[in-house]
Amino acid sequence: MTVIPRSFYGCDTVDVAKKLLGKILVRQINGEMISGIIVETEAYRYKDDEASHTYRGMTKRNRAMFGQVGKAYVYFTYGMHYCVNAVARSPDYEAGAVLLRSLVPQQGIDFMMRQRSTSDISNLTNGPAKLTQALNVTIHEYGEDLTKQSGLYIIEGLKIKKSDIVSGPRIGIKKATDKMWNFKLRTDVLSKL
DNA sequence: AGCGAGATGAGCT
DNA sequence: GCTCATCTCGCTC
Repeated sequence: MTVIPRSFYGCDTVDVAKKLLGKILVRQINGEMISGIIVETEAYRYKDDEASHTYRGMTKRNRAMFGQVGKAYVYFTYGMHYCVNAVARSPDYEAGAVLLRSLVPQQGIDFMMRQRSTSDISNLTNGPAKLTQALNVTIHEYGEDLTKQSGLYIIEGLKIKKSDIVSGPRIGIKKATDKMWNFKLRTDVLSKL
């Protein structure tokens, strides 16, 4: 089990979004491990990306996206949901992050079921706000270092071929829909997990 | 299985 | 005030 190093997050946000597919998000709570394979991501960049939280510059909320790469950017939305991003950008950009949209549960499935109040495994972590609820990730995890084995981190997982990745427009946004910055594993690859 | 609405609050104009 | 990187439930087909 190898934790992904910080250098991994220092490349272009869009590339990191693709490369995060197949990696494993790990949550450690009171010694218990809860984890899942990352199977869907989205890239959000800077002033060239109208849909990004950083499009209009730095605020108290989005400051993590300008900070050190490899850390968590967590935000609260729709009055009740949290979403997690991994801060990632090339040195050419001042801000950027990758939204984690979907996981395939690995460890701690009973914990996830309790968090989500359902025993339906396919409905545990198949959405950005579902996975944070399942892993109990909230604003407390804002700025967590994903490159250190702490409460929330990302480790090596599956080897993914480029041909196994499908890209499309990002979900749930009305701006910059021409950018094909949503990435997920092909469904036939998914079904073998 | 697909659609519409409601939940519910922070951030921005 | 209105928008929002969402989810769930209930109603209809």
